[in-house]
Amino acid sequence: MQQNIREPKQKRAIEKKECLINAAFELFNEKGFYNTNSKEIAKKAGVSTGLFYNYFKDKSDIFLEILNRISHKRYLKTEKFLDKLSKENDKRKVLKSFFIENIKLLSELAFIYKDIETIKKEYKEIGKYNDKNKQYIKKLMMDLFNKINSKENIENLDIKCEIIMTTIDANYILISKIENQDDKVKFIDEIVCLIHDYMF
Amino acid sequence: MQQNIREPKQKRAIEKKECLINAAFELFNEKGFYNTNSKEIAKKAGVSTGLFYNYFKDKSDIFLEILNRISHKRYLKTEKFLDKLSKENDKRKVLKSFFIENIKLLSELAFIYKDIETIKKEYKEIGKYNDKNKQYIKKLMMDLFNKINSKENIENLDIKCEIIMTTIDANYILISKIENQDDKVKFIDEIVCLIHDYMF
Amino acid sequence: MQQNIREPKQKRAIEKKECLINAAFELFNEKGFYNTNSKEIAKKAGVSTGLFYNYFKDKSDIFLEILNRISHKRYLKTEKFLDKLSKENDKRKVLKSFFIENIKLLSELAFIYKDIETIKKEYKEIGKYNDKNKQYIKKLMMDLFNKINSKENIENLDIKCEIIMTTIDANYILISKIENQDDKVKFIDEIVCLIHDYMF
Amino acid sequence: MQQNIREPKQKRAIEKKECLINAAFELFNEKGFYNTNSKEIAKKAGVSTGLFYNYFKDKSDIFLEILNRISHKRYLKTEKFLDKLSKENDKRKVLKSFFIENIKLLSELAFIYKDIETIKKEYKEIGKYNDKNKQYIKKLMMDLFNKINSKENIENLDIKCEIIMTTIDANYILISKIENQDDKVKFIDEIVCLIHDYMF
DNA sequence: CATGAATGAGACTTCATTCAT
DNA sequence: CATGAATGAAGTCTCATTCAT
Repeated sequence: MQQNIREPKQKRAIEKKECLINAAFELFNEKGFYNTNSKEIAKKAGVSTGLFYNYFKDKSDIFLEILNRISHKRYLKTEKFLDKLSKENDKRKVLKSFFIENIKLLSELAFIYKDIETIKKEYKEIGKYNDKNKQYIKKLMMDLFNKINSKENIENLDIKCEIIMTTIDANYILISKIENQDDKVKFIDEIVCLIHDYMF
Repeated sequence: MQQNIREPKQKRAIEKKECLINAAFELFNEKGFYNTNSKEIAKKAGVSTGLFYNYFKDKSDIFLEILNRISHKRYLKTEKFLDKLSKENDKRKVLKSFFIENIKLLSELAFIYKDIETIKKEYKEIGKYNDKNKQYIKKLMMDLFNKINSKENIENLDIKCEIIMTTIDANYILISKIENQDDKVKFIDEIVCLIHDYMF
Repeated sequence: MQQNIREPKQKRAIEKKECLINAAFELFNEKGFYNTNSKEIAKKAGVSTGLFYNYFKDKSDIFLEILNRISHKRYLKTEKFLDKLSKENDKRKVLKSFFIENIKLLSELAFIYKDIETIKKEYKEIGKYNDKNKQYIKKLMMDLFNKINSKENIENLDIKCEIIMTTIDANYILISKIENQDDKVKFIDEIVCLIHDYMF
Repeated sequence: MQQNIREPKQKRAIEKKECLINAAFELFNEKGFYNTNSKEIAKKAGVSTGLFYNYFKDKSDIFLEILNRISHKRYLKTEKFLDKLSKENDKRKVLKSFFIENIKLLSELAFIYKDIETIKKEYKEIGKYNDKNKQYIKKLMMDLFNKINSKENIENLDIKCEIIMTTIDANYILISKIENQDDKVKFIDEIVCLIHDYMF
């Protein structure tokens, strides 16, 4: 029988699902998707292996759940920025803080960029979902740039946004590995500079 | 008993080792390190499973071998550029072609960037090796920039090079997925533009 | 602690037990004993999984309950026939309708014949119970034949009855799969004919 | 990767595949398909669990292999009878020995009739295969009857053959359980009698 | 009585690696 | 050198059953 994935109703149950998600998140981050197994996730979450499969179809399913949550956060943050932008005069300052925020946010996505290209090959669902997310964020980003440079049409804006996203994402992994706080700040400044120079 | 890894001496044997490396390369690229198994590699190479372990200690070992070869190519190419640079006046033109070449070369490294962050956690050897490579390439790149802007000292050159490398690497995966040839060219142009603007 | 199996006393509770039995019956019939799980039965019955174990010791226990009910029906039907037989002159006509009735009744037992041979190996209880049932029905059937052919002693009557029972049981599965109503009737006629010819 | 099921080439390997099939056959017969697991089969065959999956896709695959072999035997035997029939005058004697032979042969199929109805629901492949077999055997049987009663057209021959097959199959399980040899002979006689009377 | 979350043993399956030939 | 059959540990997943609420 195709076991239904239940949506926990009791409070304690919801907490356990959260524990599983948190445990999975940490382990994926630490050791990668392919070096983490469901038993391990359950153990770290303090629940039994079986419970894992009460809440998630398989390992890719909990991955998707995490991806989903982080993406949602990213949407919200990006939308908030767009709003702020329309009320603020110094567009570039806003843009800069937008980049900074994004880089920070991406710390939570680092592990995904370790494995997602491979996972996508195995689980088409995740590939589709991830692409959809990306398109949506890109759309928001394009709106942002259009608002700033409202009069002139930016050439290749689509490609530019794609590249910016890729570049931001990739560089986070770099930044996340830097221990020294001063170096971290320098890196972030440089990346903001890179993107800013590129766009204007 | 720890089976010794032999270095094939006969011509036919050397060819078989090559076949294994090529097969592994294609499969890693296509499906990722973790979704490729040794039996599959041997099959694609047209040899027996056992032979795989005559030439490689384990799966990470053939990965390392591939990494090694590609890195070596990258060294050579970078060194050749440095040489060309010292004989050419239009430094920026050279730089541009350097970027283009690099992006092309990275097509061969795409698969590595899919999995290496995770593999590094599992096989420390590979992590160290990869970091060493990266440092070496960065060193070459720094020399390059120093030659061009010989008079003025570029601030944060170390960080800049790190970021450029990361950015190039990340964007290749993007480019490698584009089917349409015109779009591909546009993307490459944009990335060269991004890096060029950033550096000068 | 061995949870005691309660006999439900309240009306609503009795209904729930009925729902479980009906659900189990349908699922066993549809997918077989080994491909049906207790959670599924509870879900189809519209009750919780836990309740299942309030009323039944384990999965074999609900199977036994179903077996019991159907067997009981079969007893009653057979006994009624014996009674009718003693008041009717055209014995063969009665016998024929007896066969027809039996074949119909067996529709409810089809699922049992799918799995019972295997279940018996695992749950000795059920094996014993089923054999006891069979003996009892056979006894009734033998009485029936003896009444009809009261004067002459039928040779191998025991074996004959055993074979008839087996044959009827097996052929029902066949009949139950036939969609076309006319074909169904033809099949039933043929089986009645087979058994009738055999006995007289 | 979809692991290819290899066809063993070395002699020793072929023997091991045979061992697995024999072990599976015995266990299925003894405890039924659903109470037998792959580890157990491997153990009884004296090989490792992994080897099971070198030769068979899953448990249903080895079941299919066994089904296939027995069906093949049945074809051969039935064809031989058809041949004998055309050269022999006392058709009924041949027919009788045909039934006897069939009943004997079916001893090897007993376990299949324990589980196949349920297995068919789970593995459509096996259902299709089994139905195809059945149709083929029925066809042979119909030819047989047509040869015997060449002049007159037997009414409902299709249905009759279906019923005979079902009846023979079902009764074997009965016969296979009888310990006493005399009783066994009596049972076989009775079943031959049942079928003979039915057909002529 | 009723719920459904939780358990964990055990089945299914894969695959890196070894080894007899 | 080369083969590919064989191994078995480890991962994936299911489900009968229990138990706190």
